[in-house]
Amino acid sequence: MKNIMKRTHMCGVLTSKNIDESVVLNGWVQKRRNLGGLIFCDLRDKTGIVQIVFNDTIPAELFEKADKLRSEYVVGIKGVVKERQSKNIDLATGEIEVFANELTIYSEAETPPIYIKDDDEVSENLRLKYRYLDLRKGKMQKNLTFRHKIAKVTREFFDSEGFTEVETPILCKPTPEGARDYLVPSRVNKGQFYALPQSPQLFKQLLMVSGTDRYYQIAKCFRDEDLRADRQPEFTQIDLEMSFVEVDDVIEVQEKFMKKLFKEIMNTEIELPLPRFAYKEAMERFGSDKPDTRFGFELVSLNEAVKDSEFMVFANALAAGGDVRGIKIDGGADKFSRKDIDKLQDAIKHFGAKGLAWIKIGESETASSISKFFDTQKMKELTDVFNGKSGDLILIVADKAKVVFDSLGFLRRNIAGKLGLLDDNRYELLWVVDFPLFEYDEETGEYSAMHHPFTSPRLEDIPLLDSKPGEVRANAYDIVLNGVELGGGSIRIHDAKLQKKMFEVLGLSDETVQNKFGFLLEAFRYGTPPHGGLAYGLDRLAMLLSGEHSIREVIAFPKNQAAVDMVSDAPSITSEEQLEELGIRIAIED
RNA sequence: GGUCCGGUAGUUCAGUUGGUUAGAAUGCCAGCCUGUCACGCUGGAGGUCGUCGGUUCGAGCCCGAUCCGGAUCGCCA
Repeated sequence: MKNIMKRTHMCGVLTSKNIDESVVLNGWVQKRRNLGGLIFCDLRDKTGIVQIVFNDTIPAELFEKADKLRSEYVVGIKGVVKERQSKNIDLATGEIEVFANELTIYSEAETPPIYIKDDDEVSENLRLKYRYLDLRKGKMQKNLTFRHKIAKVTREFFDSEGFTEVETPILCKPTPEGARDYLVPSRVNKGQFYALPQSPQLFKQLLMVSGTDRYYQIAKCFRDEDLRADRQPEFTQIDLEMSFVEVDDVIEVQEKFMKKLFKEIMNTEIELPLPRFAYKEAMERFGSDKPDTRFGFELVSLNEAVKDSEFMVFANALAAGGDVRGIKIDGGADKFSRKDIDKLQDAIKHFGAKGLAWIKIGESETASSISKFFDTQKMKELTDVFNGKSGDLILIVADKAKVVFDSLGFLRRNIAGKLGLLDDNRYELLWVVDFPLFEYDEETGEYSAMHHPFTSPRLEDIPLLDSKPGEVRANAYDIVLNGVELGGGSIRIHDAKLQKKMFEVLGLSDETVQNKFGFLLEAFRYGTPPHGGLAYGLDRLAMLLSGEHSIREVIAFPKNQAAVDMVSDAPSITSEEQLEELGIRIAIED
């Protein structure tokens, strides 16, 4: 153990203003370059890198010590800031360097398995296993700070709007619907389990009953589902709830929040109000309930244009109550070969599409996979629906509405990506409103809540609850940024009778309801304010605003695709003693 | 649970039809070098080709199984 040299500056902040000052720096050796009688050492901390010089003006002993430096050694250096003879324009501190006159090696380092360099393309596996090294990268430190700033602005904003941050329990009651719960065994009550919260939903509603009026929380949430680039089993929400509000009231506060956030974090002005799309419109124009409006390629219905077509694929789709829709890729005819289109067709088979019809509009003649079924005149009628011009590519899918929307929605975004139209520096924020209250499950023939069972239907649609539940619209809203769902919420049901009706339509027995939500319904009997709220995915927000493409980049210690923490190797088996104490016996076959 | 891609030196990768001792770059080690900043020059060490089995005179390469990683569909109220 060595005495710590008391730091006077961080590495990355030194500038020509510090010239001739004596400074003490602590940090990691990024790189040592020994030129013989002269040693350069790049010293790094979370603020950046500065060049240290050891030359023949220092004692030989110190010079020899400097020669022993290797990458990632942790050192303290005392020296004098001098103007550089040859400046380095790539380095923030490139105008100056520090001539060392004292060096303490706090700890040596083995050769690291990954390099500490922003542009180092190392496997995700190694990055996660050696996360503490990965996090030394300037970019990762920047991302952590960036996320911290978002949280800070969030707290400032909601505080200024009269919200109170309240912590809600992590050990909760398992939920009957929604994602799978992470279960936690109880030792005191053997054979019983807590669940980790998928969100603080029920507690924030109880807080409204409690008169908290406006609540928010930066809350950890847990869902035991498969992972994606934008999905982790534990993630963070900016969760909030307000009393005595309608949809517009919630939206108004959120737009103010977005404006402040973009101003303070991105130095960008956002135009308010944000555009709003009804769910139906979003689906019909963009094939998605989270449309990316940074580019065109909007969906066009061909139902009218092909209604008399003899082409069986189209005729059958329409006869079955489905849709024929297409998108036009301006100037896409040359950019997509037959092979490319085949690949696109394969890709949409995931969504249940059986085929992909295409039309390439040419100067004189138009090529198409369906030219056999459409003569020149009819083909012209088709392309006219799109306002197609020479050089355009049209892609058409005919199937059930869901398949058509999913396929074209995917193609839109996929092709925009291929054509480089997804500009990370543009921010298209919008609301999607008027979601259906229920989702119909074809397999079970049952309705389930699209959002959650406490979501209020729109008042004028309440009469449809019994007759046409599929047409009931919800007082629910999602906020979408560049095609990613940033957050979502709803006005809740505060009327016990209506809530009971909802559970009926959802096919939840009185027993289940009583067992799972009885406490909430009971609470509602003692005076419940009308209320509603919303929750943002903080990880996604940080990802999008920092220009990253995976939330792993803005989470300090994320899990890999198998939900394993590669650093600590959790989850793992546990001792017999521990299981015994919990009254648990493992019975896994195979 | 399904589909696709990948696993070769510390790292990123190449490796022909199956054929001698498995290569490159970078990193690492040693020597030389006073203005480098991807320092340079010279030399050196470094490999269970994910694992197991099969085919073959012979397997990094072919076949089967399996493990691991990533993308994606299902799933994510």
